[in-house]
Amino acid sequence: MTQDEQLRRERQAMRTEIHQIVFDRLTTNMWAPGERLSIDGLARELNVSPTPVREALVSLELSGLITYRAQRGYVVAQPLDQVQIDDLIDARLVVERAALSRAFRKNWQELADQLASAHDAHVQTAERIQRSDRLDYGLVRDYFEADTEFHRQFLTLAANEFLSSMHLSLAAHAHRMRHIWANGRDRLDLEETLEEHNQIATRVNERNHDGALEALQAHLLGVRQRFTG
Amino acid sequence: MTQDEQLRRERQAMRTEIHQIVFDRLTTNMWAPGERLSIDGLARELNVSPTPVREALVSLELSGLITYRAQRGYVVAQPLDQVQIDDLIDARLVVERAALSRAFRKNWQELADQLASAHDAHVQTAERIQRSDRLDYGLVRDYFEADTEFHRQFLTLAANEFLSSMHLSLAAHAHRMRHIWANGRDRLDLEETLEEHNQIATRVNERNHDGALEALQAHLLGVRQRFTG
DNA sequence: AGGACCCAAATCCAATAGGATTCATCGGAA
DNA sequence: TTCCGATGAATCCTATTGGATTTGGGTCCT
Repeated sequence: MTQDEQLRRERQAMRTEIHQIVFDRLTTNMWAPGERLSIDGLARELNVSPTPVREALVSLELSGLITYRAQRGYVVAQPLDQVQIDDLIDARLVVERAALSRAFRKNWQELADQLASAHDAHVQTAERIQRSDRLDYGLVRDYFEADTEFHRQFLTLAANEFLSSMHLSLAAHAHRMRHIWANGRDRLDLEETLEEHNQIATRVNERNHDGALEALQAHLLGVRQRFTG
Repeated sequence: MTQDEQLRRERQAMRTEIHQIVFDRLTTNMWAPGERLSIDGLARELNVSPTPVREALVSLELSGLITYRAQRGYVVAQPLDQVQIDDLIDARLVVERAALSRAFRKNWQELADQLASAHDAHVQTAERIQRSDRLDYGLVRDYFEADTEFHRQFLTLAANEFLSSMHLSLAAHAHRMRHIWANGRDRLDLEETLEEHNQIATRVNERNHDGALEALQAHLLGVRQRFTG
């Protein structure tokens, strides 16, 4: 039954779909920090009942993107302060270094291929931005997603579900951080990021394990440097 | 107003309290893997409405202790298989080594004190078990909690909220793993665990950074060894 | 003018009702 | 005996309701 399948898929997607919508708005900085997220308001806007909205917001609260106070509802979390940015980069270093090393040892060839492919896609989004006359929102969004996807390759190929799920939470914060940062600028750090990614991919392709780890560390420290000045 | 505070605390605790109750039942293996968790049933049993129960179950699903299928509700997750146990230990190695190292460098003195204190508490729970004639449920529970608390010291003193929250999820699985394992035995690995913890605390107390990390690694590998035979 | 108080609108929160789906049991037919 | 379909109970899921709380604005008093 087509209708049945559609119904089931829609039901299944209900909570997940709402989560995705709110997640996108949060990571793209559509809402200001401290802004209230009304459960009933979101339900009305999305034409659903408050119940699935509540469920979606619970999972977003656990990821740290929104905060909750009893009887006061949810508000958009404050952007990360200096200490939190350092901690986030530090945590990413821990997890991503471990993941890269494990992916390298488990399946070097596929890692090299996937990184090259993800890097190509990333470069193409950057070129689209450079060809456009101004910073288009959708293009920036695609660029950041390609960036995230590059890093996710480590986790996917490390094939450790616990490391991978831990990294998802970090990636959400990193993603939001990028967008907040980009909003206050008229220029992105395209060249630096792509070159650092290229270094990582190249070292992996050379089958240089330690060199790849060092390139990854240099990249994340570079990110921190560019963010914190 | 005492009544107001009580009310507010109770409201605040509602979702959290339910989460805690179900979490305890899951980690202590009170329910068999695959058993269904009825939302309405839990609500009736706990004398609350289904709404806060749903919220609590969402967060438990994210931690991986229960699984969810649309239109079919929640079931207790299957115990970790061999590969997952290896991955869990591996992930704990990554996170706990990093945390121990950071705690060591940031505040060695307090780390040494806290580890000694946590270890003492752990030893006392073990002694209570050894003095009792049989494996009492509450004693075993206290023992495992003291074990977990010892490891949590690394994370607390590493003072990185991201690493700490990542470890919480791992600790939940580890906790459940311990209980499942203990149920199939008449004897715990008290001596080995305490000795390995003692090694870690001693190395830290000697201000031996690398030695402490090696002791931690040896401990986690020992855990895996004892679990997987 | 500035601050405190009060009232109303909006919101959160839990509870309840009703439609839809799933699961298990039972009865009948091959 | 075994397999299949139907029926009923239990459950999930969404929508709605009502009480409690917070918030914002206006007014009054100092």
